[in-house]
Parts: sequence; C-alpha cells; structure tokens
Amino acid sequence: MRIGELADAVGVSTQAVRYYERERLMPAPTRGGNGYRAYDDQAVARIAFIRTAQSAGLTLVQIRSILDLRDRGVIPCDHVSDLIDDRLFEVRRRMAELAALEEELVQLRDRSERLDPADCSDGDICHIIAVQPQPSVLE
Amino acid sequence: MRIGELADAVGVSTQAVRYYERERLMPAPTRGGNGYRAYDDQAVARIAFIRTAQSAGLTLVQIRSILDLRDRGVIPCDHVSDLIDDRLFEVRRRMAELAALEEELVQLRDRSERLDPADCSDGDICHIIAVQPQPSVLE
DNA sequence: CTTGACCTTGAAGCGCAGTACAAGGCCTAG
DNA sequence: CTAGGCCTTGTACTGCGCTTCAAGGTCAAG
Repeated sequence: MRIGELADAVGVSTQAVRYYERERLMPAPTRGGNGYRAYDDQAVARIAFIRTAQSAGLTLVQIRSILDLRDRGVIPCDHVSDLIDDRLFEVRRRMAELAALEEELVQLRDRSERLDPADCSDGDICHIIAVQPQPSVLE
Repeated sequence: MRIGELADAVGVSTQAVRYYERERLMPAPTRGGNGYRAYDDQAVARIAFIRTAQSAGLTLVQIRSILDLRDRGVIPCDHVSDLIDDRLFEVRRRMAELAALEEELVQLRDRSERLDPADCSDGDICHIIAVQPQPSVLE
C-alpha cells in the first residue's frame, strides 16, 4: 500500500502521515525500489488508533508515549488509564473556566442592555467593559 | 510616564506594551528627547481596557476593532454588544463540545476499569481506546 | 512521447499573544 | 569612570498539528 492509499483508507492527508513519521508516531516504513513508502494493514490500524486517541483529546506526544510502550512490548493500558484521567481532569477544569467566563459574559450582556450608549464616555472606551478589580485569568 | 512605569501600573510586560503598539492597539506615543516613549494616564486606562476585554475572551483583533471605533469618535457600545454575543455563543458551543468529550472520556475510563490488560492484544495497540465508527471532530 | 497522477525531500507558514535575545544608547549614583 | 538600570530596535522563538510550497523523480495510459 502506498502512502496515498493509506491516507485515503484512514481519511488523513499524506502530509499528515509523513508528519506522524517525522514525529515518530509511525515507524519508518519499508520502501519500494522506486523509493516509495510501502505500508501494510498494521499501519492503517496504527493511524486509526492515533486519530481515535486524538478524538479523546490526547496530544500527539501523549499518543506517542502509548505507542512507544506498545512497541517495546509493554501493555500500555495502565498508562492509557492515567492519560485518560489526566485529560478528564483537564477537560473538567476547562469547563469550569468556561462556565465562569460564560457568567461574566452574561453579566456583560445584561449590563449592555441596561446602559445607555449615550452615557459612554471617551475615557471609558466602552462602559460595558469596565475594569474589574481582579481580572480573571482565563484561557 | 515611561514604558516601564506604564507596564508596572497595569501589570503587563514592557514587551507586551510594545507589542500592542505594533499591533495598533496602542497609538504611537510621543517621545522624550532621548527617544523614550512617554505615556499619560489615558494609556494606563487603555491598556487596562485591553486586559479587561481579554479577560472576557475577546481577541486582540476584536479589541482593536473596538478601539478603532472609539478613536474615530464612534461610540462602540453596539459593536461591543455584538462581540460579547458572538463570544458567548462560542463559549457555549465550546462547553457543549467539552461536555461531549467529557462523556467520551468517562466511558473510556469505565471501559478501562472493566477490561483486563491481559486481554489487550498487539493489533489493538490498546483495547481501551477502540476505533470509533464516527470519530468525533472536537477541538 | 507526453500528460497527468502519483511519489520524494526540505523548508516555510499558519494562528495567537506574546516572550526572549542581541546589540546598543541613555542616565544617575557612587 | 564605571556599574547598573533603564530604554531603543530588530529578529527569532514558543506550542500544536498540521498545511503549503518548491523542485523534482516515477509510472501507467493514451
């Protein structure tokens, strides 16, 4: 299987496949006489795994750490569990941040409905967005 | 006021101030005889505004659009309202995405508790992360 | 024999909001 | 006179996951 066929089979670009190789998520493939990369079904499964892991929000670095274990013959399940837990923690932290931001935005919107633009002075720039005592450090 | 004093007053770095100038969020300041930038209290208010707007999740491009209106003598309140609405929409969309991702991760974690690592075959890479029929396109 | 679809490599660019570094000028205190 | 703490400019780098471009080689069909 050539790189284009592999890419089509998994639904990624050929550049992405080469990128995964550069980043050592994919092993250097065997080459045909013409220098073309040659892949087997394992490569399809491996890229499918990468994409699924990505859809769970894992980074390529984390995914590589899973693949590295597997390649060294270690069953990566425990490590994967840890990564999932980490990611879950991050996602929940992020959701809490966004919830706080949402509340702030709702308040700003309410404020914008209450305030009259005619009262908006030059020094304020815009009175809807008033300087907070403690600016929240989000995102 | 020199750039360092301005930066200290608002709690940003001098590089950030110069960056805002380059990005046209801050006007080119007057210069002292030595070439040093000289700022007044308006500059403090302006940077404070930028930071507050940032804490509401607005991008610098959006913030610049607000400042541009104000600088042209237009009261930017209506535009600010629109930006806040846009941002609120984006935040809510993102929260929904993250909620879906959280559910996916919880399922993966449950799965990892149910499955025995000993059953994890080489072809799978890891049986916790199984290829989905329709990989969700998140983040 | 040419066209076009595939493949190769390497380097650069994207978005975003800065940070970091280098090489130098200015100013004050000791 | 020198040390240090400011300031100036310009350039490059950060993270992340690619995409885009350039310049060329390979191969099958017509």
